[in-house]
Amino acid sequence: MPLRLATWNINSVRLRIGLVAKLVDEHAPDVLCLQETKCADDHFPLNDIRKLGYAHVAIHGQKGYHGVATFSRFPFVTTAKERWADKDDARHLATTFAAGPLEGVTLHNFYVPAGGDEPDPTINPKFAHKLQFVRELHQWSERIAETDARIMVGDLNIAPDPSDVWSHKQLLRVVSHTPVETEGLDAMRLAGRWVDAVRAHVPHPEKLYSWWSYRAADWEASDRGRRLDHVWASEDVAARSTGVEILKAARGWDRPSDHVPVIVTFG
DNA sequence: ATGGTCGCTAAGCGA
Repeated sequence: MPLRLATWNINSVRLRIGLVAKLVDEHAPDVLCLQETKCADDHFPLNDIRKLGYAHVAIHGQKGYHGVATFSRFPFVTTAKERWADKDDARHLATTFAAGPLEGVTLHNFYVPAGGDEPDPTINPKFAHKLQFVRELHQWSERIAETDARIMVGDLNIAPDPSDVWSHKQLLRVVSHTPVETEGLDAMRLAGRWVDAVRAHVPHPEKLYSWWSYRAADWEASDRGRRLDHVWASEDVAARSTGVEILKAARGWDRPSDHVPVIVTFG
């Protein structure tokens, strides 16, 4: 029985709980990771989540900003809510499956800082913070490089390759696709022996996006997207991934998130 | 050309 794992930057879980239900109704993920829930833990709509069939939940939120949540039809234990880049932001949640097809696998759910607009860490503290976060992800990846049975998903806020953006040239100085970010993410992936489970099924140079700006007059016509949302795995787990879907249609749902769900199936 | 739109929480910030 395969397992379907979805990751989605929902941009407010309370505003879009109906879209979460729509995703579950139409695509039936067994495991669902959300980012940017923007909701303190005591206000999280957990009853709705349980009604959707997720008996196992882990939430790590804060009021108004950031926030990550992991739901599963299979049992897990929460193993970490780490502190990153010298801030108490709710940007990481680790869970380890106790049963089911991914028993023993640790799932890391991340929301990497966006980094502001100015791609210069000396004048933009938000960009400096993002780069520090990526450096810490690199160091963490090095520490766990020899371990198996791991997945990391989430909004990494970096589109690493030219085929992950609508225009490589026009985005080279735009935060999310600057060389210091894309090289930093590549170095982290190599240091951790991570496999990009999405690109394993849709190789470069096919264009692939998971985010389209709210500011476009017509997001679909202009199609100026970026692939900011990722599913990576250690080699043993990646070898079990059998397919991927990026739900572009979700960008056209009523009052959508600017990100769409990414679903990877594991056999 | 240097915007444009969202969501939070109540004018401005973060994305």
